[in-house]
Amino acid sequence: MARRVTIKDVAKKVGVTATTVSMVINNNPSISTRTRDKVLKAIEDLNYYPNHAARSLVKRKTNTIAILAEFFYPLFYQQLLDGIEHRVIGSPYSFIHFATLASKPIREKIFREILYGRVADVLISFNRVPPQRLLTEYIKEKYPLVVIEHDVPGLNSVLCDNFIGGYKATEFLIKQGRKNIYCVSPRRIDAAGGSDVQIKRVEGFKKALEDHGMDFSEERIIETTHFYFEAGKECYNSVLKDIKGLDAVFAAAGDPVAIGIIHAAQNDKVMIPDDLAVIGYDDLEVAAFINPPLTTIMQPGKQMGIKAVEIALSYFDDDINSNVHKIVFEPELVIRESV
Amino acid sequence: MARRVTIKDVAKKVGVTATTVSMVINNNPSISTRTRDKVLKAIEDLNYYPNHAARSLVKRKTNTIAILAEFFYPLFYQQLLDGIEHRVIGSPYSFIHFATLASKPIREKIFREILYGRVADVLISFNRVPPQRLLTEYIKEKYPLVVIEHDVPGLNSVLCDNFIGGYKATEFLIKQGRKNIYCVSPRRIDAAGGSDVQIKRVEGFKKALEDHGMDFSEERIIETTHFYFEAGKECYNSVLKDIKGLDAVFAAAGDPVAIGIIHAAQNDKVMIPDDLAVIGYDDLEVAAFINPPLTTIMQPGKQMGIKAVEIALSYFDDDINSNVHKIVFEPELVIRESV
DNA sequence: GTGAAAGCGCTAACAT
DNA sequence: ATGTTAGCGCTTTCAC
Repeated sequence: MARRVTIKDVAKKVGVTATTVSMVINNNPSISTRTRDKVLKAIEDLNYYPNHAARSLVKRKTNTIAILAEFFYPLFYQQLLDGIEHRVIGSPYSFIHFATLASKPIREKIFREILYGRVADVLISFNRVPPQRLLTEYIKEKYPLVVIEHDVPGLNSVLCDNFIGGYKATEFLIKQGRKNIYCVSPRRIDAAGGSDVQIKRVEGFKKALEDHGMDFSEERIIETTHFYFEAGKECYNSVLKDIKGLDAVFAAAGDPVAIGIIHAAQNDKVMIPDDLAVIGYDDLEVAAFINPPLTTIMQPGKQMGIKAVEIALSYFDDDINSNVHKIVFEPELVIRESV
Repeated sequence: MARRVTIKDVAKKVGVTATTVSMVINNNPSISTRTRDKVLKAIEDLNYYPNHAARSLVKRKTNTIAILAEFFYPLFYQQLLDGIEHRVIGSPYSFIHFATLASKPIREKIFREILYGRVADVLISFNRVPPQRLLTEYIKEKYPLVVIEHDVPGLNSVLCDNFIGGYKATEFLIKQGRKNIYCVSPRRIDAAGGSDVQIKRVEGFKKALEDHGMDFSEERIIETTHFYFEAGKECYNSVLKDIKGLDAVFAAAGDPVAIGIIHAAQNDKVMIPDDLAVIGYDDLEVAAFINPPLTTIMQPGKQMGIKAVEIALSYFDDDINSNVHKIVFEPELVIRESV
């Protein structure tokens, strides 16, 4: 990296000292207007920009927000990211992404690096928390951590109630007269990372069934290995298609899986929703554009992202921010034509 | 931020000097195995992690890659990001995202910040280049810049030939016997940012028409304002539906727009592909799962992301990397059932 | 209102 | 094989 213009260059050009320039940059009021103007002009002329590392070093503050996720391409995460981006712009913060790629060692390494390496001032994590020992350290060090989609006592979290979502989806199916309802969901997510999202949705499913006097058994939960379109297709072809009397599916795994199921069912000459009702989860943009349009449970992803940033930023506004924030959004049923 | 354990703490604990610890961290071979082991153990015990800012400051290297895009949620960008993430993991680099939110001043500010503020060692930009004056500075300063999806002489770029893509799409439509083909594309992207992606695709469209002796006129290009599903729907409802004799559409604007068009057309009792053939662009994951499955032009997004990172990293392997890299992938026709 | 001096945590010569 | 010294670019007392 070539040498760049530093604060000293600016100082020399104006005929003041680095301190003065620094004060101007930091809006210190005890600088005369005359000097301030000259300094500002020199900064402009020389294309001076403060060195981020040097600043972080002395201020012990990086002005960056870390975002951690296993992967960033799940479509629901786009909505989260969208909210985050919009909220961060205009503030002096930028953000740095860490994809842990579903690897436990990588995840642990990243959680350590963030905590101890001072890469960022605060961490927003998508559905993942540090392993227990590290988590204790986070708490002990009072490192600002906000977790989206995962509820851990003592941690800031931004949630959308998955139990209610599962309940609403199932109840709607029941009220539409469906009698033989199955739920598609990953059964057990990577225990180490710990996700209770799916579990809660399934609990809502179960409760709704019971509340309406309908039979529930574990077999009603069909397992998928992942969350993408392909999983829905595989799921239909390998198990759903052979269930006799099946008339409804709640894709707790999300809209892409629901869409995959619909796709496979239609290929199988099954009419949606007449023969089979399908309800998704998330209300992704695409949900409204398939045929038939997908009935689903909406989570306010963008709002959730915004809220996460706001909690994060609140740590810098007042230093004495010690309360734990827990924001819970309510999922909404979006009725279209697949049920 | 609380004080953390520093290199000195480690040194003191072991009874050596900071230099020694530093050498261990940096794998300097001239350290005795005995000392190395003791230092490593102390690092472990104390949970020491090098301060990123301090390191960047002295090494003049941040070990971070900046990624810039207007927004990160276009679905094709997910594929790019996926490739980037996978390629970066395992290297000592992390990456920082800058969303410019379609704002010219924000974009310029970010381009300046990256160049002068030393936030990152290299910039991978999605389809955007700095304004002319700044671009000159980038080149003058030899700041490593790789641009995806935008071909600018003298800059590293990773491309997928949009002219060929447009040509292939159109030619396929023609060979399937379509006679009255329209192209849907944003006509003029933000001139300041400068995107020629769409323009090239449209040129391919035009050339294919001409090569096959078919009439081309500007009216055959239908303008959209954005790239999402909704745009396709609007486009169909406001103009496509009234075009008499229309039998094919090339959605140069991308798969989501194609899907939006199909959705709206189906609502209008138009049969796809019998009455209307629709071909998309990108081959997003969802393309295979709509009904009918979408015929489209595939761009190897993940590969493109990987390649971009590799070019970026090459700047660190050899310092004397002065040649400009220009990688051009070839788009492929993916035949499904919408044509 | 501005400057001098010290130091943030680390690394890179240069010694020894 | 390890320690001494200086310095990366900036901010922050504390003087004046």
